[in-house]
Amino acid sequence: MRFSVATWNINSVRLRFPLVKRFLQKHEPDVLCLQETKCPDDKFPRKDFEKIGYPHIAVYGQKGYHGVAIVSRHPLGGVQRENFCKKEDCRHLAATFGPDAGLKEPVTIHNFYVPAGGDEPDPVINEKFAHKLSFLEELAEHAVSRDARNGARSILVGDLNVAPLEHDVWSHKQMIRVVSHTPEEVERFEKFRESGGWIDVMRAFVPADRKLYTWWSYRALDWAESDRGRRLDHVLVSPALEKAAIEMNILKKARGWKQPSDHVPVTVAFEL
DNA sequence: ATGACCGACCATGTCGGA
Repeated sequence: MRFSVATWNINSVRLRFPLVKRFLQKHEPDVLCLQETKCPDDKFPRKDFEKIGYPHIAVYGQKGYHGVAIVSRHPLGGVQRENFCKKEDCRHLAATFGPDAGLKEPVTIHNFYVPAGGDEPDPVINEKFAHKLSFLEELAEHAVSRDARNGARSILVGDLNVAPLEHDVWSHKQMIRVVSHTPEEVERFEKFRESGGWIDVMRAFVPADRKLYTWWSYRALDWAESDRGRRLDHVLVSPALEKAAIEMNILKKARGWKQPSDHVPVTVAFEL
């Protein structure tokens, strides 16, 4: 069946529920993975999602910062919340979709929010950057990647906070020492990707020599005019799902909605 | 100067985002 998965760093799910509703009602993905929900689990707006046809929900949130959630039209099971770098800071959530979701073979969706890494790209003086590098290193060694390499049917999405390719940023030259595009991060991102055999689905639809962004800074006077974006949000699949993706969409215009997130939704449709 | 910002919180500044 056709099964679509969207990912969106929403930067407060409570504040921006109206935008999420607008997106879900128009595009109707089967599953939406959210990051930066900034919402404790008991405050997650479950009823609002139920009302618009997304009653199957898994959350891993906390007060104020970070937080991830998976909302679905179909039943989900096998919910996992992995912690990295010995922190319980709500950066991973997984769920498995099987026969009761209409899938013959089960698929596990992993939703990640990788640390941003602060300003200074030096792990010695900036512990946030050190945390980010450690997180990516741990991800490469983690069962999530090992299982993918060993034949699991896995989809990994989220705000990975790394723009790995030259044309994932508006200027490779001007971004080379800016956190999100430094060689240190890109190298660890690549090691992680290779460790799981993860396939970059977005780039299977848009060649690497074309600019591709999912995030535009709030600070720009006119985000669309300057168009200085980065591709921080990703959809990766394990080798078992290499040929499953049939369509990909980046909803750039969501950046122009009223009181927007600085990230836009990315949706991939699969034949599963 | 890419950037004149944005959200949560026991708020009226501070932290985190990227």
